[in-house]
Amino acid sequence: MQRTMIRDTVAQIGEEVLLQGWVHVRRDMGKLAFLDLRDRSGIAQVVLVPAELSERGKAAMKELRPEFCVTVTGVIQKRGEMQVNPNVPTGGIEILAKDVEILNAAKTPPFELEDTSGISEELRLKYRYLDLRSSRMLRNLELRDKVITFFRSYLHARGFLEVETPNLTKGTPEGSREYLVPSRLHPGRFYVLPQSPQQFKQLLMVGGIERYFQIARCFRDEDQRGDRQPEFTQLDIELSFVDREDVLSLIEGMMIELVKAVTLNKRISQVPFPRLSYAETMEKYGSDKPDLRKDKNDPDELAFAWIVDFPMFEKSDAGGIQAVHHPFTSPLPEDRDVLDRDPLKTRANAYDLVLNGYEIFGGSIRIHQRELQNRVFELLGLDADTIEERFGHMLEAFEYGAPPHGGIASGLDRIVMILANEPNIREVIPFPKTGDARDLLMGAPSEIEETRLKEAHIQIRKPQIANRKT
RNA sequence: GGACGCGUGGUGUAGCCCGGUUAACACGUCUCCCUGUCACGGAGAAGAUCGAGGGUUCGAAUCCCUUCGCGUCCGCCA
Repeated sequence: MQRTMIRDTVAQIGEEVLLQGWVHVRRDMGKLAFLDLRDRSGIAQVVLVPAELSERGKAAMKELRPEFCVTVTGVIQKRGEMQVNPNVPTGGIEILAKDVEILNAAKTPPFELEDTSGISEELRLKYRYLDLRSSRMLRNLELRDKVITFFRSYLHARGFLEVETPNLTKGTPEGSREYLVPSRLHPGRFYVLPQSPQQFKQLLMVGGIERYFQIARCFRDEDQRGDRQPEFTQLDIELSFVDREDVLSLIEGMMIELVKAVTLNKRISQVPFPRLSYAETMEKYGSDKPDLRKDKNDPDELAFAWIVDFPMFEKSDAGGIQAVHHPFTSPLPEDRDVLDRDPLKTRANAYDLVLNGYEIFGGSIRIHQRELQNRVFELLGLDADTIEERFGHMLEAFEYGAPPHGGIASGLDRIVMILANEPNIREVIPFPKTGDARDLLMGAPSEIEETRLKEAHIQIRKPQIANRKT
């Protein structure tokens, strides 16, 4: 017999069905017992009466405990009027079981799965596979799937090509700290994991792709926050032959449609999205990601705002200047002259989309000419050799008819977090890492056998043992 | 790297400020009873050296010090 999903049981009254899933709750009345059977599609009540049950079913009736994995066969019947439960979608029916097969018993879970809101996150992460059975995690993963599906179809409908870029790539010391990957074939050399596909997507523009997007995993070896993980997902977008307005209107339209497509109760507080210059928002709100909700406690209010005209550079700790966004960002066309006169006063053609106090998109119109790109590298204090070694490939690419281009990238996890009303992005990531970047389920990072280290040409400097106090 | 907060049966908490006999409550677990429950109900039981180490004290979950673990924020995140 083919398996019926629990969601579909309401449409099959009177039919004999085979259901598979987990015991959600067991209510034992003695000679009669009820089972709430759960699968990914929902929960339905199974009635166990010895007179109706096979010998195997009778035995199972005694043994069943929460989270046992079972197959139930039985007949779907309409409940009597007094027995209807209006609080559940399947509350009008129940399955009178003929047979129950225990596919796998379950130990008592280390925490109750019904409501995990009060359970320590450490425990939930260690047993993430159980945590994922909770309605909260299922709901969040379903929302995440909807958001990704929406972005894909929205962009495909507008001529974008989804392209994958490498995860083993070349490091640049500017910007965030990168994860290193040793090379077995090239002793002493390393790949790094990308902190963003930035250079590749620009090279795709040089390559004539014109409209690119990617659901891209990015890696940053920095300290964690509630809205930051060592690996996270970006919706990464780049377009050729565009100016700032083109990018902003694309994203604004997409986000408005996203909210309509995947949420029920959310309202956008202002359309078109308000725009603030960096100078304005810093003066008014003291932040470049202000929470513009009228009521900061209203989870259903979505206050989008564009922040534009970021400064191009800022002073670095070392005394020089560094890029606020990244070194491929172009200056505002009207500030092109300022770049040479007073770099720190130059405004970048960069933009962020903020939502309820979180930066959810950040992007810019890029430099596409060798001369200007080289000038920016010089301003950042790089000498000719360093520029050539680190970015020669970009400069050379720009010499082959690189089109004007620009783009944007989102923190996809943050968007899902906000739409799911979750307090941090770990709740919308199936297997997140802890604040100190560990995976409690798998036990990463872990030590590596000597033979494998040798193969990777790695020698460990033994961590110094802390001096004992005498 | 820094600041702050939290560690009490399997889970979540109370007790700590103001030290005092068997550390309390809820959920879960186990046994028994129950044919209409749906967070089923009823009766009973087991389960905690109060994160760890040290100190003060006649006496420490409670006060002090150290340490470990976890979280939030700052730094950091081109």
